[in-house]
Amino acid sequence: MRYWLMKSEPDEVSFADVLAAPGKTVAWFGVRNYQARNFMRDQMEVGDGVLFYHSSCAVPGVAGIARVASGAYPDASQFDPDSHYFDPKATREQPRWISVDVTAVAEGRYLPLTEMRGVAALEDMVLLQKGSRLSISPVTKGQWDKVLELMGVSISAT
DNA sequence: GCCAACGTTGGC
DNA sequence: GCCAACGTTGGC
Repeated sequence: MRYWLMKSEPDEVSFADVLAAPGKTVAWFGVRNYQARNFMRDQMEVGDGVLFYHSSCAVPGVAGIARVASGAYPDASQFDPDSHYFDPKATREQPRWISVDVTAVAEGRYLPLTEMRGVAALEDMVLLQKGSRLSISPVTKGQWDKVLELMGVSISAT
């Protein structure tokens, strides 16, 4: 069981969209960075915790708590010439990019990036490091617990 | 819209 | 395999 922070542009997929989706589950598609892909491919497991982060928006921050709901499978958008995420070098025989499904667990209080920067227990988060742009990054148990505390979320063990 | 930081590409 | 040029990310 691991913990992750995953960045999404809310104009594209917001946490509210996940809450509104059937089964509160959506495909996480469009990752086009090898390091982020490798986290999904090599380390993510069903049930892992996800901090659903909103980036490139007016108030960046953690918008909700989610959970990994599937193993990795080929990201369909890489094969679609009309998609922004089309990759001409990807083939169905040898896909380059993968998706996982994530499902919403709890919304909680929106936790802005600016607030996170002031929390000592979070200062080592990959997200907060200078120049960090990884769209998927590992989160420690301590960081996870702190973020959930700040958001006022408690998740009962299942 | 700016720009720092980072990742990728491609010529050599 | 180096590294300059280019493209992207993402906060501000």
